[in-house]
Amino acid sequence: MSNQPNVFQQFQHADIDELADVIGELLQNPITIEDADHKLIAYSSHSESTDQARWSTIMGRRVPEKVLTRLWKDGVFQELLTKDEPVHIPAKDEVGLGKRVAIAIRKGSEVLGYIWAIEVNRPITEEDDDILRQAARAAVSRLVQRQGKRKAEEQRRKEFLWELLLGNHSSDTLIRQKAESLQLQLSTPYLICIIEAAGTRLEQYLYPLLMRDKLLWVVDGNQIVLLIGQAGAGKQQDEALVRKVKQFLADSLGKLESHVSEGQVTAGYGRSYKAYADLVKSYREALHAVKIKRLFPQETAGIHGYRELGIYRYLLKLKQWDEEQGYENERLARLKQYDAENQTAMTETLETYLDAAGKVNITANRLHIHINTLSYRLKRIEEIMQVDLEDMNQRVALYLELKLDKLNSER
Amino acid sequence: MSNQPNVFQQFQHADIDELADVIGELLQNPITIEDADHKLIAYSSHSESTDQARWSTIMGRRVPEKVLTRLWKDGVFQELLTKDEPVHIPAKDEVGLGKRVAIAIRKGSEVLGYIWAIEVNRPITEEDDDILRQAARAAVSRLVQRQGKRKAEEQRRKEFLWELLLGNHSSDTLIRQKAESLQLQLSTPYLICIIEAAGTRLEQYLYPLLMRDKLLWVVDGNQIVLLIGQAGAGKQQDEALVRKVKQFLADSLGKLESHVSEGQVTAGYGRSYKAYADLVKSYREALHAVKIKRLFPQETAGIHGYRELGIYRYLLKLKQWDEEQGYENERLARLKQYDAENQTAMTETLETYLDAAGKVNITANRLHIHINTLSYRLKRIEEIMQVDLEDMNQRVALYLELKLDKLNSER
DNA sequence: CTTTTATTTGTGAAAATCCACAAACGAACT
DNA sequence: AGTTCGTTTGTGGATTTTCACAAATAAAAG
Repeated sequence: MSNQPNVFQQFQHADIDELADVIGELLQNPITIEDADHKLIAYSSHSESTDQARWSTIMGRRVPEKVLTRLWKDGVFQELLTKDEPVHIPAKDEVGLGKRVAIAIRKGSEVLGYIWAIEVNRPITEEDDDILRQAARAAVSRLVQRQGKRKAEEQRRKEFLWELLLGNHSSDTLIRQKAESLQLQLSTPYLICIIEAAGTRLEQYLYPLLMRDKLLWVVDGNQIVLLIGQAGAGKQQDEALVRKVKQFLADSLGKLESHVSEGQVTAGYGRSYKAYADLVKSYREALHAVKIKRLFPQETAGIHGYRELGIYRYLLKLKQWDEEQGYENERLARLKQYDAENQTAMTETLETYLDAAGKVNITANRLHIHINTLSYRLKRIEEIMQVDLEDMNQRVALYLELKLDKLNSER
Repeated sequence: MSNQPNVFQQFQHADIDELADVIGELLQNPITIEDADHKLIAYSSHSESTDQARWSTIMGRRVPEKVLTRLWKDGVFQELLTKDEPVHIPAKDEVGLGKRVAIAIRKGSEVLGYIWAIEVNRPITEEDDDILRQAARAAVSRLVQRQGKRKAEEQRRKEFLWELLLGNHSSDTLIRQKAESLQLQLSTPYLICIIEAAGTRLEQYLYPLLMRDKLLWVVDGNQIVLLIGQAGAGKQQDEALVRKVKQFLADSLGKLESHVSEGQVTAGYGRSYKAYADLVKSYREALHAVKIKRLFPQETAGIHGYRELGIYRYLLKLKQWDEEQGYENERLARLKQYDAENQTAMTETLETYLDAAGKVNITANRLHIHINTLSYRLKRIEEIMQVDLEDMNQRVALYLELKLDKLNSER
């Protein structure tokens, strides 16, 4: 990194537009400066030469959507957000993007915006990189103030999300108005997704993803709560939304994998809804899913959606109901007592058998026992518990009872 | 039946003891008169000749237990309770019972007591039968007054049972005292059993059985509610009790079968408890069992105990929980819609398959389809519903959902 | 009318299941 | 030590399941 006196020292009191011009002069190329949300802040006054992307950006006061998605897809932003260096980007003619160099403007670890230099008049060399580094540092102070406003707005958005999550709102139209005033365009249907990890500041790892999808999110303890929406037509909306969430989770968990020890991250999401007022439900469902996934990590591996929880959706309620009426299961107690008295593993055998949906060889393989041993044990289990494993009602009841028992004893 | 002037006309104002003596004189044999509960009311003063059973009855002021059970077992009481005729009973030496004749004393259809004539001095002929018939009629007025007292006591017992059922009581000791004051010997553990039949006065058919087992019972609408206890030692008590209840139900339902159209009778019983205060629970459980059995007659055929309900124990609660949080099952809805649109029977196929615990040939047989048709349908079902039938969690969830759906749609 | 599509049924072969019977093993008891 | 009992593993054969592929059928679509 360069230790030479900053070229921009003399322009200490120049405003951000002047800064853009100065950089432009130094690099002899057009410059654009954007904030973290890709809104245009300043641009150099090179009128002569530019490309389609820059032109659209200046006209729309914001980087066009398709350019952004392309850059996200190509990993440019990921690089910008993680590296402190200028990033050289080849031309992407399909989106009207000429060859250029970009650098993130950052204060500490936080990204405030970006400086873009289009290589149209002359190529940008390694010395120019150093100029860009200095320019990025020089731009910080100018962006901080603006950042203040952004922070406040961000804050208000997060407060709005909390309102939605907790259901402290009156009518759907009021919510819609407030969303508009915050310049939020929530697309139906939407749902709440929660990612949880103990002892990590999740948002720092997920930040690029959150920015990419422009999600509304809040942090609550060790959870990060996200609102995910999906615009679309017809009846495939829900499916599209679920696909989007699954994709997001795959990306997120993939990203977190390297940072957090495995099994420490839990994620779940609620059902999708079309009315704002129903986000409370989606939030509760997401919380439920996460809770269950914490209690049954193996059993619910690969499941994240509330809808897909299957019996686990009911389990806590069933436990509560059993406790309320003081129901104790003496069938299962008998089997466990038998295990304790004879150092056998009937309970484990039964659970494995049921988990394998009654397939004997799968069960035998999982338990590393001979198939006849399994058959013997199952016969014994039927005797001890006085049940008929061929009867689906009893089989299902046993399955539920075993999972309920896990809930009671292990945790 | 005899129309000749009643022999007992002249003894119209004689008391019941004198009546016994008069009958004894006429038949030249010892006579005992008992009430419906087999308590001794009067006996003729033939001191000379008698048998062991009569001697014990007079000494204990009640017919000995083992004699009663023997007579119940041999169907003597069943005959006495249903017929208006004298019943000739052969000697049963094992219980010290000599040959004798008995007749029920009845007012309308209600049995007030019995007259017993022991055949010890001379055999009892058909003319004697007529005397007994007249004697039974003559005894009615004497027993009516006593019957009034009995009724009142019965009433108080029934009130007591209602108290137990509804839980309007303070302490266990208070209940115990009250039970003793009512001369009830409730043996632990006990449970509540309910038999229900639409449009029938159940108690009239079950009366003999209720008397046999000396049960405490009340009628509530079209239900008869029974308290069944079982004295015994050690840990086999519960099992003995359950066996007793099952026996009782088998007898009862067998008896009712001929009178009530099949499927109209529903019976269920709660768990067994040791504390009086818990009878409330047992009652609620019995009610629950009956309710479920009414909703799922086929599925719960052969099940009567609350414990054995399996998943059906949870079903109403699950339905409630689903309704509370407005959960609708679109997986199942999709399948049902498919059936509606294509006139197929996927839902039925799925349910049969799950009921058969995943056995394909049982399923195919029940549905009268080729096994490959079944396999094809199952594959389609997996596609339509987007489920993996090999996954036990999903399988069980589907099973529950199907049963829940039955609850919602059919009833 | 032909063509397509969804569904049912048939055939055959490999794999899995079920069942009865027997041998081997270790722990507990006499 | 021998015996008993509960448990595990092995063998063999009848039955069931699974899967792929093909033919027949009927209804819907072109």
